[in-house]
Amino acid sequence: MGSEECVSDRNKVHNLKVELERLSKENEGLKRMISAMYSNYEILEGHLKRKRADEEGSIAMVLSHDSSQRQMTRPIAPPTRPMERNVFVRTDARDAGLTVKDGYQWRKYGQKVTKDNPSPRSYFRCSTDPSCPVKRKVQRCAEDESVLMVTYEGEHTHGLVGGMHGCKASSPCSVSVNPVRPSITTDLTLSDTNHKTTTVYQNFTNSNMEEYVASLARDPNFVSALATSVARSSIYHPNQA
DNA sequence: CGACTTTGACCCGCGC
DNA sequence: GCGCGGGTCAAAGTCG
Repeated sequence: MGSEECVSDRNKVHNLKVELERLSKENEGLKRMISAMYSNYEILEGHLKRKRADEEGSIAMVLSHDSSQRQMTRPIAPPTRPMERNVFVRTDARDAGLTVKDGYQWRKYGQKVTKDNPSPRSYFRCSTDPSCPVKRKVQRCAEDESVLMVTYEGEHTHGLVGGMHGCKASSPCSVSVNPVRPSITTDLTLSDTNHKTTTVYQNFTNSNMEEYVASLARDPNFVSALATSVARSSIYHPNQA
């Protein structure tokens, strides 16, 4: 019996070593991804600063040339086609509801089972302001039922009801990179004041990525949250890399 | 009682 | 023209 226990213990130790190695490798990968994200952010910020400086310079030139043509210097309006973007929200798979708290009030006006997904798709309109044209569709991912796919159409004509996702200076949003998703995806883990977290995956097409990053860089809340998150990150140690 | 959800019916665009 | 599928409407039900 004694020798059997010894063999069993050795197996346990071996398994733990294998697990430790696996986690170490995973941690290395995450370190590299955060490092890459941080440097990408700095590059994008540089691009943005240069672009802004260029734009301000050209507008100033036109204005000084002929003040009667000010209308012409306005940026060309984007296409009127309603903007559509996807957001992936991680929820508890046991939670059957399709409720996604994003700071706005939504009124459900329909539900439909679609061909490509057994989970029903719910249709919502913004009820914060009846004239607001924004709509959203919420459906569980066919591959992972713990993930809700939210499709937003249009833009709000009003502000938020509450704060931004409940994020406050005392509990900043943490930003991490999802190693699983193959496309251009950012994974934002947002903590509210009750220490509940919602993981939000933002999916981008190549065309709107730049625009979205620019809007994030303009948002001082996001910049400070990102800085705090990077500073807090226990796995990012540039000196050790 | 008002706001919201549920759900079946209806509408409309698209492919064949 | 027809059928299919996604999106919307609206009446009934539910909840606080």
